Amino acid sequence: MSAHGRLSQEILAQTALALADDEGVESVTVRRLAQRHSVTPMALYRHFKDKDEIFDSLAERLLASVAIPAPDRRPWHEQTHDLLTAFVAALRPHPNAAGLILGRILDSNPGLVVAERMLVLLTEAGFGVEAAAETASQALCSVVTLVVTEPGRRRGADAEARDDAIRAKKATLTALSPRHYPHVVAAANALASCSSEEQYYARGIRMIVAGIRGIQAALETAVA
Amino acid sequence: MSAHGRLSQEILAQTALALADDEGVESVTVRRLAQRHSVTPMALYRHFKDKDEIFDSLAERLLASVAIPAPDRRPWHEQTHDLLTAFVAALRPHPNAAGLILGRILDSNPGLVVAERMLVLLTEAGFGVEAAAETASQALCSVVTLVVTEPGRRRGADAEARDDAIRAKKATLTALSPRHYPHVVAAANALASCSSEEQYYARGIRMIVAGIRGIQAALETAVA
DNA sequence: ACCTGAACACCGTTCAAGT
DNA sequence: ACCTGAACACCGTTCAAGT
Repeated sequence: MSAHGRLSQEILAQTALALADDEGVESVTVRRLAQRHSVTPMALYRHFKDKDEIFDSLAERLLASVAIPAPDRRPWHEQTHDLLTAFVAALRPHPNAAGLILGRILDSNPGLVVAERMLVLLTEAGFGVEAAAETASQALCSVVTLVVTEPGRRRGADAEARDDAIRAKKATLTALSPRHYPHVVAAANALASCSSEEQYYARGIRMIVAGIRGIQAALETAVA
Repeated sequence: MSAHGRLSQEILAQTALALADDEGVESVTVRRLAQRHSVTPMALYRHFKDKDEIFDSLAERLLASVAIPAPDRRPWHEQTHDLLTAFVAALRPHPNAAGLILGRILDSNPGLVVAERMLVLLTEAGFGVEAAAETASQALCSVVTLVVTEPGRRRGADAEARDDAIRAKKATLTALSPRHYPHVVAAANALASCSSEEQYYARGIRMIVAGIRGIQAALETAVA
C-alpha cells in the first residue's frame, strides 16, 4: 500500500473492524493500524484526535450496517421484533467489536436513526417519554449483550482454538460437584456453547420483545 | 504498608476493585496495583499467573457479594425477581467493574451458585435444560448490562465531571434536528441520565422477568 | 496538507538474582 | 517462600521537522 492520500476515517475504521474481527479489540492499537497501512503511527492523528475516536468510528460503522426495516401497518411488537432482528444480524458477524457499541448508540447519526425508530415504536405502544427512553436503551443494549455473550464464542480465536475452549469448558462444568451444582452440571453443554445459534438468537429476541410487552401491559392496567 | 507477607489474591482483588471504582478498569494495571502495596510489579506474579487472573478474582469477589435470597414458597417469577434484584444491588456500587463479570459467571464458585439458583427457578417454571441454560445466561447478562449502561454514568469520573458530561450530552441531543430525530430530542433528558435510579432498575428488572414469563407462556402453549 | 522521526511516560511479562 | 532489579517488546501521545 502506498502512503499517499490513502488514509481516511472510513478506511481506518474499516481496518480497525477487520483487526478486531481477526484478533479481538485489544489488538486494535494505533501502531498496528498504522502498520496495516504501511504508515507511521503518527499519520493516524491527522484523522483521529485519539484512540477513542477510532473506536467511535468503528461503532458508527457497525451501526450504519443495520438494515432498518421500513415501517408498515403491522402491530408495534412485530415491527420491534424485526428491528431487533436486523440489529442482531448486523452485529453477529462482528462479535469481538459489538461491545464497543454499548455506550455509543447516541453518539453517531446511524445510531440515532436506530434509537429514533425504537422510540417511535414504543410511542405507538403507548409508552411515555421517559419509559420509552429507558426501555429503548435497555432493549438495544440487551441485544448487543446477546451477541457479546453468545455462549461458546472466544474473542479473536480461530475455529480450532474455539473448539478447544468449548471442550475444556464443558469438561470443567461436567466435572463440578453434582451435589452443589446439579442443574449446572446437567446443562453443561448448553452453557458452554449453543447447539443452534439461530435458536439462541430467536429465543433471545423473543424474550426481549416479551419483556417490553410485559412492561406495556403494566402501563395499561395502571391507566385503567 | 510493609512488603512482607502482606500480599494475597484476596487483598489484591480488593485493591483492584477499589482502583476500578476510583478511576475505571483501564486504570487497573499490574504496576499501579503493585504501587498501592509499595511493592515491585513482579511481586504480584507470585499470586497471579497473569493480569487476566486479577480480573477473574475481581469478578469472583463481586459475584461473592450477591446476597442470594433464601428459596421460599412463592411462585418462581417472584423469587426470580428478588434474585435479580439482589444481583443488581451487589453490582450497583461498582459500575466500572461490573462489565468484567460478563464472560466470567461460570468461572468461579460464587458465580456458579448464582447460576445454579437461576437454573433451579427456571426449571420450576417448566423450562427444559437447554432453554433454561440460555435463558438464565441472558437474564444474568442483561442485568449486568443494566448496570454497565446506566444512563448518565461516566467511567471513573468524579461527581462534577459526571454532571458536566450529562449536561453536555443533553445539550447535544436537544440540539439535534427535530425533523430527523423528533423522539430522541423529546427524550433527550431521559436518554442522558436517569431521573430516578430506583425507577430505572425496578423497570429494568421487571422487563427481564416479564421476558422470561413471555418465553415460558410460549413453552406451555407449545406443549398444549 | 499530510506524513515522518525521535522522544516520553507508560504497559505486561521474562529471567536471573537476592534474602 | 517471597520479593527485587534489570531488561524486552509493546503501548498512546507530544513535539518539531520534513516535503
